[in-house]
Amino acid sequence: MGRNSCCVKQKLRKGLWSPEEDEKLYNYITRFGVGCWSSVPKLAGLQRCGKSCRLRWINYLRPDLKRGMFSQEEEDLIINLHEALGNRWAQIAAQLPGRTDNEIKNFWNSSLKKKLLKQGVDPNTHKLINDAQLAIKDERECAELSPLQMLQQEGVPSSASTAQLDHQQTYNLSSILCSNGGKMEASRENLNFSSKQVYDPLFLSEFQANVDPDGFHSSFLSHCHQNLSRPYDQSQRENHHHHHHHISPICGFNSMPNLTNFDHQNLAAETQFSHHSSSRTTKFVMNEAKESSNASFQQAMIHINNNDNNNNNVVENGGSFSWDDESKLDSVFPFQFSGIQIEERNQKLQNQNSDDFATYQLTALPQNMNVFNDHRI
DNA sequence: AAACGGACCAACCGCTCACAG
DNA sequence: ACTGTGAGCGGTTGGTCCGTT
Repeated sequence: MGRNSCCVKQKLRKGLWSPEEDEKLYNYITRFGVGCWSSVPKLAGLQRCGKSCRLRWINYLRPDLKRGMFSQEEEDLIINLHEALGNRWAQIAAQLPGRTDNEIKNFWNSSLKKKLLKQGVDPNTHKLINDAQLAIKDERECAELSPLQMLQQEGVPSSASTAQLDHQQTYNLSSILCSNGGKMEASRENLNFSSKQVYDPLFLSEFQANVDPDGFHSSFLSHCHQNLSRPYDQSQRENHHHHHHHISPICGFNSMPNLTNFDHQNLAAETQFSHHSSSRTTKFVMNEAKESSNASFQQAMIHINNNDNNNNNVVENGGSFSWDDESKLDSVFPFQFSGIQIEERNQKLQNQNSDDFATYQLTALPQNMNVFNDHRI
Protein backbone atom coordinates (compact mmCIF):
# COMPACT_ATOMS: atom_id res chain seq x y z
CA MET A 1 0.00 0.00 0.00
CA GLY A 2 1.58 3.20 -1.10
CA ARG A 3 0.89 6.25 0.92
CA ASN A 4 -1.51 8.80 -0.40
CA SER A 5 -0.19 11.93 -1.95
CA CYS A 6 -0.74 15.23 -0.22
CA CYS A 7 -3.43 16.10 -2.75
CA VAL A 8 -5.40 12.97 -1.99
CA LYS A 9 -5.08 13.49 1.74
CA GLN A 10 -6.36 17.01 1.54
CA LYS A 11 -8.89 16.30 -1.20
CA LEU A 12 -7.27 18.85 -3.42
CA ARG A 13 -7.55 19.28 -7.13
CA LYS A 14 -5.20 17.36 -9.37
CA GLY A 15 -4.54 17.25 -13.05
CA LEU A 16 -4.32 19.98 -15.60
CA TRP A 17 -4.52 23.55 -14.51
CA SER A 18 -7.38 25.71 -15.69
CA PRO A 19 -6.72 29.22 -16.95
CA GLU A 20 -8.45 30.57 -13.87
CA GLU A 21 -6.12 28.69 -11.59
CA ASP A 22 -3.14 29.89 -13.55
CA GLU A 23 -4.33 33.42 -13.31
CA LYS A 24 -4.82 33.17 -9.57
CA LEU A 25 -1.40 31.69 -9.03
CA TYR A 26 0.30 34.12 -11.35
CA ASN A 27 -1.37 37.12 -9.80
CA TYR A 28 -0.57 35.93 -6.35
CA ILE A 29 3.10 35.24 -6.97
CA THR A 30 3.66 38.44 -8.87
CA ARG A 31 2.08 40.46 -6.12
CA PHE A 32 3.40 38.75 -3.05
CA GLY A 33 6.16 36.46 -4.08
CA VAL A 34 6.58 33.10 -2.50
CA GLY A 35 6.84 32.87 1.22
CA CYS A 36 6.15 29.25 1.80
CA TRP A 37 4.81 27.11 -0.99
CA SER A 38 2.56 25.18 1.31
CA SER A 39 0.74 28.37 2.19
CA VAL A 40 0.51 29.68 -1.36
CA PRO A 41 -2.56 27.72 -2.47
CA LYS A 42 -4.55 28.81 0.53
CA LEU A 43 -3.57 32.41 0.21
CA ALA A 44 -4.03 32.40 -3.52
CA GLY A 45 -7.42 30.78 -3.27
CA LEU A 46 -6.46 27.55 -4.97
CA GLN A 47 -7.58 24.02 -4.25
CA ARG A 48 -4.11 22.67 -4.94
CA CYS A 49 -1.24 21.50 -2.85
CA GLY A 50 1.78 23.74 -2.53
CA LYS A 51 3.88 21.29 -4.40
CA SER A 52 1.59 21.43 -7.38
CA CYS A 53 1.65 25.24 -7.28
CA ARG A 54 5.40 25.31 -7.13
CA LEU A 55 5.68 23.01 -10.11
CA ARG A 56 3.17 24.97 -12.09
CA TRP A 57 5.01 28.18 -11.45
CA ILE A 58 8.44 26.79 -12.20
CA ASN A 59 7.52 24.86 -15.30
CA TYR A 60 4.90 27.06 -16.81
CA LEU A 61 4.04 30.41 -15.30
CA ARG A 62 7.46 31.89 -14.61
CA PRO A 63 7.78 34.82 -16.93
CA ASP A 64 11.40 34.17 -17.82
CA LEU A 65 10.68 30.87 -19.49
CA LYS A 66 11.94 30.45 -22.97
CA ARG A 67 9.60 28.54 -25.19
CA GLY A 68 9.86 26.75 -28.43
CA MET A 69 12.32 24.47 -30.02
CA PHE A 70 15.72 23.89 -28.54
CA SER A 71 18.43 25.52 -30.59
CA GLN A 72 21.37 23.55 -31.86
CA GLU A 73 23.54 25.29 -29.29
CA GLU A 74 21.21 24.29 -26.50
CA GLU A 75 21.07 20.77 -27.79
CA ASP A 76 24.85 20.53 -27.89
CA LEU A 77 25.13 21.97 -24.44
CA ILE A 78 22.61 19.52 -23.05
CA ILE A 79 24.45 16.59 -24.54
CA ASN A 80 27.77 17.82 -23.23
CA LEU A 81 26.39 18.55 -19.80
CA HIS A 82 24.64 15.22 -19.69
CA GLU A 83 27.88 13.51 -20.44
CA ALA A 84 29.51 15.30 -17.55
CA LEU A 85 26.63 15.38 -15.08
CA GLY A 86 24.39 12.47 -15.95
CA ASN A 87 20.70 12.79 -15.23
CA ARG A 88 21.13 15.81 -13.01
CA TRP A 89 18.47 17.70 -14.85
CA ALA A 90 18.30 20.57 -12.46
CA GLN A 91 22.01 21.23 -12.80
CA ILE A 92 21.80 20.95 -16.53
CA ALA A 93 18.83 23.28 -16.61
CA ALA A 94 20.77 25.78 -14.55
CA GLN A 95 23.06 26.26 -17.53
CA LEU A 96 20.22 26.86 -19.93
CA PRO A 97 18.41 30.06 -19.05
CA GLY A 98 14.70 29.88 -19.54
CA ARG A 99 14.60 26.12 -19.70
CA THR A 100 13.21 23.94 -16.96
CA ASP A 101 14.60 20.67 -15.76
CA ASN A 102 11.35 19.03 -16.74
CA GLU A 103 11.53 20.43 -20.22
CA ILE A 104 15.10 19.27 -20.68
CA LYS A 105 14.32 15.89 -19.23
CA ASN A 106 11.42 15.45 -21.61
CA PHE A 107 13.49 16.65 -24.52
CA TRP A 108 16.21 14.22 -23.61
CA ASN A 109 13.91 11.26 -23.22
CA SER A 110 11.80 11.94 -26.26
CA SER A 111 14.34 13.23 -28.69
CA LEU A 112 18.00 13.43 -27.82
CA LYS A 113 18.26 9.87 -26.57
CA LYS A 114 16.95 8.53 -29.82
CA LYS A 115 19.09 10.88 -31.81
CA LEU A 116 22.21 9.65 -30.11
CA LEU A 117 21.17 6.03 -30.50
CA LYS A 118 20.67 6.60 -34.19
CA GLN A 119 24.19 7.88 -34.34
CA GLY A 120 25.45 4.79 -32.62
CA VAL A 121 26.07 6.52 -29.34
CA ASP A 122 24.94 5.06 -26.07
CA PRO A 123 22.97 7.89 -24.43
CA ASN A 124 23.86 6.65 -20.97
CA THR A 125 27.59 6.43 -21.39
CA HIS A 126 27.97 8.73 -24.38
CA LYS A 127 30.23 6.14 -25.87
CA LEU A 128 29.88 4.46 -29.17
CA ILE A 129 27.74 1.38 -28.83
CA ASN A 130 30.74 -0.85 -29.46
CA ASP A 131 32.77 0.88 -26.82
CA ALA A 132 32.30 -1.89 -24.32
CA GLN A 133 34.85 -3.76 -26.34
CA LEU A 134 36.87 -0.66 -26.83
CA ALA A 135 37.18 -0.14 -23.10
CA ILE A 136 38.88 -3.47 -22.75
CA LYS A 137 41.55 -2.47 -25.17
CA ASP A 138 44.91 -1.34 -24.07
CA GLU A 139 44.60 2.24 -22.94
CA ARG A 140 48.02 3.01 -24.21
CA GLU A 141 47.01 1.98 -27.64
CA CYS A 142 43.99 4.14 -27.28
CA ALA A 143 46.08 7.12 -26.28
CA GLU A 144 48.08 6.87 -29.44
CA LEU A 145 45.14 6.92 -31.80
CA SER A 146 43.31 9.91 -33.07
CA PRO A 147 39.57 9.86 -32.55
CA LEU A 148 39.05 9.44 -36.24
CA GLN A 149 41.41 6.50 -36.39
CA MET A 150 39.61 4.95 -33.48
CA LEU A 151 36.24 5.40 -35.08
CA GLN A 152 37.55 3.78 -38.20
CA GLN A 153 39.05 0.98 -36.19
CA GLU A 154 35.70 0.42 -34.55
CA GLY A 155 34.09 -0.04 -37.90
CA VAL A 156 32.55 3.34 -38.41
CA PRO A 157 32.68 3.61 -42.16
CA SER A 158 34.86 6.38 -43.42
CA SER A 159 32.09 7.15 -45.81
CA ALA A 160 29.78 8.08 -42.96
CA SER A 161 28.34 11.48 -43.45
CA THR A 162 30.65 14.19 -42.34
CA ALA A 163 28.03 15.69 -40.14
CA GLN A 164 27.43 12.48 -38.35
CA LEU A 165 31.08 11.80 -37.89
CA ASP A 166 31.69 15.26 -36.59
CA HIS A 167 28.86 14.82 -34.20
CA GLN A 168 30.19 11.57 -32.94
CA GLN A 169 33.65 12.92 -32.63
CA THR A 170 32.47 15.92 -30.76
CA TYR A 171 30.26 14.15 -28.30
CA ASN A 172 32.48 11.24 -27.71
CA LEU A 173 35.76 12.96 -27.53
CA SER A 174 36.13 12.59 -23.85
CA SER A 175 35.00 9.03 -24.02
CA ILE A 176 37.34 8.14 -26.78
CA LEU A 177 40.33 10.21 -25.96
CA CYS A 178 42.58 8.85 -23.36
CA SER A 179 44.82 11.43 -21.86
CA ASN A 180 48.46 10.80 -21.23
CA GLY A 181 47.69 9.36 -17.87
CA GLY A 182 44.93 7.33 -19.35
CA LYS A 183 42.63 8.18 -16.46
CA MET A 184 41.35 11.60 -17.28
CA GLU A 185 38.21 10.52 -18.99
CA ALA A 186 35.25 12.51 -17.82
CA SER A 187 32.60 10.19 -16.62
CA ARG A 188 29.79 10.54 -14.21
CA GLU A 189 31.35 8.05 -11.86
CA ASN A 190 34.64 9.77 -11.39
CA LEU A 191 33.32 13.25 -11.13
CA ASN A 192 32.96 12.64 -7.45
CA PHE A 193 30.21 15.14 -6.97
CA SER A 194 29.22 16.05 -3.54
CA SER A 195 26.16 14.12 -2.58
CA LYS A 196 24.80 17.30 -1.15
CA GLN A 197 21.65 18.31 -2.87
CA VAL A 198 22.14 21.31 -5.05
CA TYR A 199 19.32 23.72 -4.90
CA ASP A 200 19.13 26.13 -7.67
CA PRO A 201 18.47 29.17 -5.55
CA LEU A 202 15.97 30.13 -8.06
CA PHE A 203 14.22 33.02 -9.39
CA LEU A 204 11.73 33.03 -6.60
CA SER A 205 13.46 35.29 -4.18
CA GLU A 206 14.92 37.23 -7.03
CA PHE A 207 11.59 37.45 -8.64
CA GLN A 208 10.15 38.80 -5.49
CA ALA A 209 12.83 41.41 -5.36
CA ASN A 210 11.87 42.55 -8.79
CA VAL A 211 8.15 42.56 -8.51
CA ASP A 212 6.56 45.68 -9.69
CA PRO A 213 5.62 47.76 -6.65
CA ASP A 214 2.08 47.79 -7.88
CA GLY A 215 2.11 44.07 -7.83
CA PHE A 216 1.66 43.42 -11.52
CA HIS A 217 3.68 43.01 -14.60
CA SER A 218 1.36 45.20 -16.48
CA SER A 219 2.47 44.31 -19.97
CA PHE A 220 2.08 40.65 -19.31
CA LEU A 221 -1.21 40.84 -17.54
CA SER A 222 -2.85 43.26 -19.87
CA HIS A 223 -1.85 41.05 -22.71
CA CYS A 224 -3.20 38.07 -20.86
CA HIS A 225 -6.44 39.71 -20.05
CA GLN A 226 -6.97 40.52 -23.66
CA ASN A 227 -6.82 36.85 -24.38
CA LEU A 228 -8.65 35.45 -21.44
CA SER A 229 -11.87 35.43 -23.36
CA ARG A 230 -10.55 32.68 -25.54
CA PRO A 231 -12.36 29.42 -24.96
CA TYR A 232 -10.16 27.21 -22.88
CA ASP A 233 -10.35 24.17 -25.07
CA GLN A 234 -9.74 26.08 -28.19
CA SER A 235 -6.72 27.87 -26.90
CA GLN A 236 -5.38 24.69 -25.42
CA ARG A 237 -5.60 22.92 -28.69
CA GLU A 238 -4.18 25.76 -30.63
CA ASN A 239 -1.36 26.11 -28.26
CA HIS A 240 -0.56 22.51 -28.26
CA HIS A 241 -0.36 22.68 -31.95
CA HIS A 242 1.65 25.79 -32.02
CA HIS A 243 3.91 24.57 -29.36
CA HIS A 244 4.87 21.72 -31.56
CA HIS A 245 5.59 24.12 -34.32
CA HIS A 246 7.35 26.50 -32.05
CA ILE A 247 5.16 29.47 -32.50
CA SER A 248 3.72 31.21 -29.50
CA PRO A 249 1.00 33.31 -30.93
CA ILE A 250 -0.88 34.42 -27.89
CA CYS A 251 -0.48 34.97 -24.27
CA GLY A 252 -3.20 33.73 -22.03
CA PHE A 253 -3.70 31.33 -19.26
CA ASN A 254 -4.07 28.15 -21.09
CA SER A 255 -2.67 24.86 -20.18
CA MET A 256 0.13 25.22 -22.63
CA PRO A 257 2.87 27.76 -22.49
CA ASN A 258 2.54 30.64 -24.78
CA LEU A 259 4.42 33.68 -23.69
CA THR A 260 5.29 35.63 -26.75
CA ASN A 261 8.85 36.46 -27.39
CA PHE A 262 7.96 40.03 -26.80
CA ASP A 263 6.58 39.30 -23.38
CA HIS A 264 9.35 37.01 -22.55
CA GLN A 265 12.01 39.50 -23.42
CA ASN A 266 10.35 42.31 -21.57
CA LEU A 267 9.80 40.28 -18.50
CA ALA A 268 13.15 38.63 -18.57
CA ALA A 269 14.69 42.05 -18.74
CA GLU A 270 12.67 43.08 -15.75
CA THR A 271 13.39 40.09 -13.64
CA GLN A 272 16.64 38.53 -14.76
CA PHE A 273 16.31 35.71 -12.36
CA SER A 274 17.33 32.77 -14.41
CA HIS A 275 20.67 34.32 -15.13
CA HIS A 276 21.14 34.86 -11.50
CA SER A 277 20.29 31.36 -10.57
CA SER A 278 22.45 29.95 -13.30
CA SER A 279 25.43 31.84 -12.11
CA ARG A 280 24.94 30.79 -8.57
CA THR A 281 24.50 27.21 -9.42
CA THR A 282 27.46 27.30 -11.71
CA LYS A 283 29.46 28.80 -8.90
CA PHE A 284 28.32 26.07 -6.65
CA VAL A 285 29.27 23.35 -9.05
CA MET A 286 32.59 25.02 -9.65
CA ASN A 287 33.32 25.38 -6.02
CA GLU A 288 32.34 21.86 -5.27
CA ALA A 289 34.83 20.70 -7.79
CA LYS A 290 37.35 23.28 -6.83
CA GLU A 291 37.23 22.29 -3.23
CA SER A 292 37.52 18.67 -3.95
CA SER A 293 40.38 19.41 -6.33
CA ASN A 294 38.94 16.78 -8.52
CA ALA A 295 40.92 16.63 -11.69
CA SER A 296 38.32 14.60 -13.46
CA PHE A 297 35.67 17.17 -12.93
CA GLN A 298 37.94 19.89 -14.17
CA GLN A 299 38.74 17.78 -17.15
CA ALA A 300 35.05 17.31 -17.76
CA MET A 301 34.43 21.01 -17.67
CA ILE A 302 37.36 21.67 -19.92
CA HIS A 303 35.98 19.08 -22.24
CA ILE A 304 32.68 20.87 -22.29
CA ASN A 305 34.41 24.15 -22.78
CA ASN A 306 36.41 22.84 -25.67
CA ASN A 307 33.36 21.45 -27.31
CA ASP A 308 31.55 24.68 -26.83
CA ASN A 309 34.45 26.51 -28.30
CA ASN A 310 34.24 24.31 -31.30
CA ASN A 311 30.55 24.74 -31.61
CA ASN A 312 29.67 28.27 -30.80
CA ASN A 313 32.37 29.97 -28.86
CA VAL A 314 30.43 29.97 -25.69
CA VAL A 315 33.58 29.76 -23.66
CA GLU A 316 36.60 31.86 -23.89
CA ASN A 317 39.35 29.94 -22.27
CA GLY A 318 38.57 26.33 -22.76
CA GLY A 319 42.11 25.17 -23.24
CA SER A 320 43.67 26.86 -20.30
CA PHE A 321 41.19 26.74 -17.54
CA SER A 322 42.44 27.87 -14.22
CA TRP A 323 40.63 27.53 -10.96
CA ASP A 324 42.67 30.24 -9.46
CA ASP A 325 41.44 32.92 -11.69
CA GLU A 326 38.12 33.94 -10.27
CA SER A 327 37.52 36.39 -13.03
CA LYS A 328 37.64 33.62 -15.55
CA LEU A 329 35.08 31.55 -13.73
CA ASP A 330 32.34 33.74 -14.96
CA SER A 331 33.40 33.30 -18.50
CA VAL A 332 33.26 29.57 -18.30
CA PHE A 333 29.54 29.72 -18.67
CA PRO A 334 27.75 32.14 -20.86
CA PHE A 335 25.39 33.48 -18.28
CA GLN A 336 26.92 36.30 -16.44
CA PHE A 337 26.22 37.98 -13.20
CA SER A 338 24.56 41.27 -13.68
CA GLY A 339 23.59 44.29 -11.68
CA ILE A 340 22.65 43.43 -8.19
CA GLN A 341 24.03 39.99 -8.68
CA ILE A 342 27.51 41.33 -9.10
CA GLU A 343 27.14 43.44 -6.03
CA GLU A 344 25.95 40.46 -4.13
CA ARG A 345 28.82 38.38 -5.33
CA ASN A 346 31.37 41.01 -4.53
CA GLN A 347 30.01 41.25 -1.04
CA LYS A 348 30.25 37.55 -0.73
CA LEU A 349 33.76 37.58 -2.00
CA GLN A 350 34.73 40.20 0.49
CA ASN A 351 33.03 38.52 3.34
CA GLN A 352 34.11 35.00 2.91
CA ASN A 353 36.86 34.66 0.47
CA SER A 354 34.65 33.87 -2.46
CA ASP A 355 34.20 30.24 -1.70
CA ASP A 356 30.70 29.61 -0.64
CA PHE A 357 27.92 30.18 -3.08
CA ALA A 358 26.54 26.87 -2.01
CA THR A 359 25.34 28.52 1.13
CA TYR A 360 22.86 30.72 -0.67
CA GLN A 361 19.46 30.01 0.66
CA LEU A 362 16.29 30.09 -1.20
CA THR A 363 15.19 32.99 0.84
CA ALA A 364 11.53 32.87 1.36
CA LEU A 365 10.32 36.33 0.86
CA PRO A 366 7.63 37.85 2.91
CA GLN A 367 8.54 36.90 6.35
CA ASN A 368 6.10 39.50 7.43
CA MET A 369 2.93 37.56 7.10
CA ASN A 370 0.82 40.64 7.57
CA VAL A 371 1.34 41.20 3.91
CA PHE A 372 -0.46 37.96 3.31
CA ASN A 373 -3.18 38.67 5.78
CA ASP A 374 -4.01 41.81 3.91
CA HIS A 375 -4.44 39.87 0.74
CA ARG A 376 -7.99 38.96 -0.11
CA ILE A 377 -8.83 36.98 -3.14
C1' DA B 1 -14.20 6.14 -40.30
C1' DA B 2 -12.21 3.63 -36.73
C1' DA B 3 -8.47 1.55 -34.39
C1' DC B 4 -3.96 1.54 -33.12
C1' DG B 5 0.56 2.99 -31.74
C1' DG B 6 4.07 6.37 -31.10
C1' DA B 7 5.45 10.98 -29.74
C1' DC B 8 5.15 14.57 -26.77
C1' DC B 9 4.72 16.83 -22.48
C1' DA B 10 2.37 18.41 -18.16
C1' DA B 11 1.82 16.80 -13.87
C1' DC B 12 2.27 13.53 -10.22
C1' DC B 13 4.80 10.57 -6.93
C1' DG B 14 8.16 9.25 -3.84
C1' DC B 15 12.39 10.07 -2.29
C1' DT B 16 16.30 12.84 -0.22
C1' DC B 17 18.07 16.79 1.91
C1' DA B 18 18.13 20.94 4.81
C1' DC B 19 16.70 23.14 8.60
C1' DA B 20 14.18 24.58 12.65
C1' DG B 21 12.56 23.33 17.06
C1' DA C 1 20.54 13.45 18.64
C1' DC C 2 16.02 13.26 17.12
C1' DT C 3 11.80 14.60 14.73
C1' DG C 4 8.72 17.08 11.75
C1' DT C 5 8.15 19.92 7.88
C1' DG C 6 9.00 22.02 3.54
C1' DA C 7 11.63 22.33 -0.73
C1' DG C 8 13.62 20.29 -4.54
C1' DC C 9 14.87 16.52 -7.60
C1' DG C 10 14.41 12.72 -10.84
C1' DG C 11 11.55 8.94 -12.41
C1' DT C 12 7.20 7.82 -14.04
C1' DT C 13 2.46 8.21 -15.52
C1' DG C 14 -1.40 9.56 -18.09
C1' DG C 15 -3.73 12.54 -21.41
C1' DT C 16 -3.71 14.41 -25.96
C1' DC C 17 -2.45 14.71 -30.62
C1' DC C 18 -1.14 12.88 -34.95
C1' DG C 19 0.19 9.66 -38.44
C1' DT C 20 -0.55 5.14 -40.23
C1' DT C 21 -3.08 1.08 -41.29
